[in-house]
Amino acid sequence: MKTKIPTVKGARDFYPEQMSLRNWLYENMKAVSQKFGYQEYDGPFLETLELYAAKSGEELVKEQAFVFKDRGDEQITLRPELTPSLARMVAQKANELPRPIRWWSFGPMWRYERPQKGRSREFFQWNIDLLGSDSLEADAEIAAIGAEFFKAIGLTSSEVKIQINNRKLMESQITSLGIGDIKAAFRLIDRVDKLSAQAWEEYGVKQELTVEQVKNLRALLDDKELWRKSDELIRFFSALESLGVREYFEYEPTVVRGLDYYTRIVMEARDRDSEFRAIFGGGRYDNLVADVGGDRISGVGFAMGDMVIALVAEKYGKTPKFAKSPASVLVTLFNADGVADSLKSAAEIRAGGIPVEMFPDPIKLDKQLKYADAQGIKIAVIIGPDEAKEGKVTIKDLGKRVQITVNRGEMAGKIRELL
RNA sequence: GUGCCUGUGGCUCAAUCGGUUAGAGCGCCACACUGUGGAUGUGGACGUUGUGGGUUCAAGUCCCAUCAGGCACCCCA
Repeated sequence: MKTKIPTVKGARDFYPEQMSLRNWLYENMKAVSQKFGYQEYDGPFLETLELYAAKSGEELVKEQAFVFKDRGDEQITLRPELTPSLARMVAQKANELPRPIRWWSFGPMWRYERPQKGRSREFFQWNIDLLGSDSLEADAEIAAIGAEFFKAIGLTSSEVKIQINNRKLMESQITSLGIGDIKAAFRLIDRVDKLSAQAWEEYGVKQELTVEQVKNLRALLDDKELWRKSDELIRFFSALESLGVREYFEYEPTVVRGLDYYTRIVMEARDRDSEFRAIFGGGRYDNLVADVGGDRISGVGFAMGDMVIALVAEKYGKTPKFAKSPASVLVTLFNADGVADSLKSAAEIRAGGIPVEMFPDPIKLDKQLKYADAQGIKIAVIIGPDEAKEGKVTIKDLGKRVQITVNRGEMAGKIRELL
């Protein structure tokens, strides 16, 4: 009983129960995406290293991507994120795609990291992007889709929140503090919740900021009204108001996001208790398409991994009960002589559009009924010698624990009534 | 890639300062129930204690290595 071949570190098996959870997420992502008019697409799982080299952020590519050489000595990467592929695909057909481009995708990504809760090396990710519009209402639409997804799976604004900031605003504020190295300042901002006040200050000094600048930066991050200085954010929040999802959002000056290509609005969703890591992250990227060789086409989007959202949905009891068998009827097999009758009955019920399992072995009836219970099947059909003699079948409602015996001809109709 | 913690039947856990045949609950299987199910009862199967070394008269327990996942860092979905 020992399976001695282990799974690859950070890879997951999807047994039917996990698969149904993944599909539940997928179906909701699809429904919400389509509700806003987005088309499904996908990119290749394998990409060249160059695609990511300039833009995704040093760390993500150099240390966290699966990279290997193919037989022709090319550096091949298992995609760690989808946005660069999207940018390339859009750049390649920039002249023929009607804009705005509204696309979404759900597929596997790989990152070579230490697995932890909510983080594995192989994970699935929902990406949704709107390209070809610089409008703030486009940013708001993407953000609203995130909120609508939460609504769709039953997560309320008291359970999850989406935090918003604007990198352009932060950049101008940082610059006005006399800080030259914006990236260093962002790194510092990113750590404000993780370090003690003193450690944070020391880290700031290490990033070559003066103590004065660190103090001013700190004050900046405490200013929850900072967004009022940004026309973009004012318009953005106003659009969310109109879209009816404002309650999910809050301004958060400490959110800057890690990926280098974000230029303006950035967003990050979390559970209100902040028990888990970010549910999704995204923002506007003005230059990405141009950076992979296309025209300047601005885009905005977010990516949501399958693991954290599953943990959050689980915590708040939003995940659906797992229906073990897709069948709602089990046709039992009484004895070897009844094979033909059972097969025919099963086929007749299926012909009526009802999914049916047939028990393949003539074992004791109680075991067959137990199996039906274990599989969550609602109705059992029994055709023993008594029924067979008279051309009848017994239909048993396992939930109500009652049964009726009817003519074969009425079987499918009667079952439909019970379901 | 760094540090720390954990690893016992399918699952959740137990086993006093290292000490005799490693226990329990749940689950699973069989029977009670020779044409009827989630209950109950009885019985049963399943462990070379993640793996490999070492120390010791004796290791689930101590040491080393390794693998896995958990926490923090890093980074991020």
